Amino acid sequence: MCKRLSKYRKKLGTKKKTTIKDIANVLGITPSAVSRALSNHSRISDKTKIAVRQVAENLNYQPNHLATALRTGKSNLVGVIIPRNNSSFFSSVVENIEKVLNKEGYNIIITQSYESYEKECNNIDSLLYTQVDGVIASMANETKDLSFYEKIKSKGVPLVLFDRGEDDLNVDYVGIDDYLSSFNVVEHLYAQNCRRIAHIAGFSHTRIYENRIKGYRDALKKFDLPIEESLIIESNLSMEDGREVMKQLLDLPEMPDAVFAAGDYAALGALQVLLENDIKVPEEIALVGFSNESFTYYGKPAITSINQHSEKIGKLAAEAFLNRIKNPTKKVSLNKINLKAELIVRASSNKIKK
Amino acid sequence: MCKRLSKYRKKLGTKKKTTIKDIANVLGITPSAVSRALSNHSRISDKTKIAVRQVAENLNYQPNHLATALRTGKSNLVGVIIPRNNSSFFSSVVENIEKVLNKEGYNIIITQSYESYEKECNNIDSLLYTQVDGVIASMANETKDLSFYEKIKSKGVPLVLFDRGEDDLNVDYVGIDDYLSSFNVVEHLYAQNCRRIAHIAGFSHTRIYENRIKGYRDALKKFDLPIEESLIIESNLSMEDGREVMKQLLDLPEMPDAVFAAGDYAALGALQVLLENDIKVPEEIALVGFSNESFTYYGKPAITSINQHSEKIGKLAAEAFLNRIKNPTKKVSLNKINLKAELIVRASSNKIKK
DNA sequence: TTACCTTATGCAAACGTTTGCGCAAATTGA
DNA sequence: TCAATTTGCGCAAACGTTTGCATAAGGTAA
Repeated sequence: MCKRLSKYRKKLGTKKKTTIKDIANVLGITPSAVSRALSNHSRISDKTKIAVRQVAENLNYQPNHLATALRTGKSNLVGVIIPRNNSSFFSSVVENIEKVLNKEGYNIIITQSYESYEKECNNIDSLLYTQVDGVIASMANETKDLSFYEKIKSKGVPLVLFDRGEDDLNVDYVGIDDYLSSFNVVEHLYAQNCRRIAHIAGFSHTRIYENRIKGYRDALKKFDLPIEESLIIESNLSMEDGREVMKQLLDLPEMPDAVFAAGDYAALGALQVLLENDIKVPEEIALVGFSNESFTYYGKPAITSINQHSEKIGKLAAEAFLNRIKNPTKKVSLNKINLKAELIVRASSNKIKK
Repeated sequence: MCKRLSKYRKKLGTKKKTTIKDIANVLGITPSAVSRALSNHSRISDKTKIAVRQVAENLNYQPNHLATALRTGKSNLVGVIIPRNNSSFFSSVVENIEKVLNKEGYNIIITQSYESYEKECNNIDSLLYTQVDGVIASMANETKDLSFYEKIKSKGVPLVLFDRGEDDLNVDYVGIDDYLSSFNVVEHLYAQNCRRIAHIAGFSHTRIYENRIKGYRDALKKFDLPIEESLIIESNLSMEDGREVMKQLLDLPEMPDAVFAAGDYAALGALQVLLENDIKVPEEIALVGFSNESFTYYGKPAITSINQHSEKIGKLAAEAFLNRIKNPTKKVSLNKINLKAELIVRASSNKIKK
């Protein structure tokens, strides 16, 4: 046996990967025994198990995921699709998805759509190709056609959406109550004596942004404020968009006295333009963002925003996936979770100092 | 044939994935013919190719990566390890790695170490387990033991490091000239009449931070400025660290007149403390960061920083990997690339307005 | 007509695992 | 002591591809 080991030791030099067969050869047993020994099967003697583990260690054995997954039909991989990993919101969601899934033996594959529909489709294809056991996704702004998401479902791969989802897909969803959050923002601004509130909106074909617009409109109605279409401008919500839209708003015959942006980056862009024009925030124009990105509390003034509880969203999305996996047959009813978000008032909208 | 197709059509309902065998059965040919048809083999008739493609489409066929990769020994996956995906630097590097590799038919698997050595080791293990064709990595702050990286090399998997690398590993590397960049920062501050320059440093066991410290020291020497150890404080460079270190610096008997942080987040934390203490930036204390994070040009004052050319780093790192793959036998000499970074002067250090 | 070449496809092994079944040997029970 | 059970392992098939070799049909040249 020792001779055989030393023969295989040489292999280490050649950079060929060690397989279960190599271990079997060294010990003079079969690959099946080795496989069972490694997975701690009860019908393998302790003696053999110890020997196998030792040789495995010696030969620097690493199981081959491809073979295992192919044989068992389970890859233990979960695909995660996000628009872009440069916001603390998505970063934190992903971190928490990972935390929950790692515990259950899953690894995640993060892909980014960069808000592009085409890239998103490619991502879905490569995830399916990689044989992931599930997909957790937040849709790109561009995405309207849902056929690629249907494809995931049709393959029998569990799909969970978070933040940016679509009711039409009829899958598990985790997000916040966008309507209510938006409504609350307007309530808050009203309480600060703002009466002409503009909304830098996301594209209304995406449900969350549609809900934010609705919440905004309904709150205005509640306070009998007129709804002016020129004060509602849809965009991609990037910083650049925020700048552009803010300039547009300043060019109106009558300026707004508050701006509510459906995204923090847009709010930031707006803030820059306001400061550049020496407009006092919040005195002349109050400003509110959405997402509680870290920069909202760095700057001067700090920006009022909505905390979306990213940790919880990540955790719940991962758990939704796990539930699907654990009850593959049982027809679990759809899980639609809308967390209550939290308005965090900061200097940018705090006119009435307490 | 049409009957057979319709029989298989039913399969679509059952959510079982279509295989190459199914296509073969429908057409009454063998799997090998189908395989060749799909890969456009020259010895398959056009008639068959067209038929195969059509049936594949009909049955919603998707190749199984696991089987292909197992058979061919190539997974077409490249693992990317980064500390954390919440900085625009890493985000941009990854984006560019992806762009280059996608063109060559590779997909990437992004993993984050969250600056933890343990997590990083786990990531390496799962990447190797997944049988990636290569690894492109930037090391966690915590990492000192390189044995897990040695493991990658010992498996014959190409390894490329960027930004945070280690000479000891003897692998391809792409980064900037940290020494020179740091030197330039001090030169700039000296030109702004700063004579007591503090350095919020990264941990010196990481080469890039060591080089930044060296650059700082050597520049001080050049200008005959005294090197005061109490002005050099190592940390993790988080925003919190920046705050803490800045407080420490303000508590010194004699305050510095400039602070050079080896990371933008630390610079931001420092800036907050300075503003909270009503210290004028840059008049009383000038401030410089490192990495050119997006928030450096948002705030008031905007923070002077170093642009590390993340796009170029990503692109070059990916290309370094591709070179290794393309010349597996030929002993390519090591590629150590140190780009020249760019100092971007903003308000936080611009005392002498031009 | 014969020998040879091309074209289009089939056959079977292989990649590295896992796993149901089978079968000795060892152990247990009465 | 003998049957019954348990223990420890081997055999072989399977997962879905790819690929070297074989082969059969048709075409070409002399």
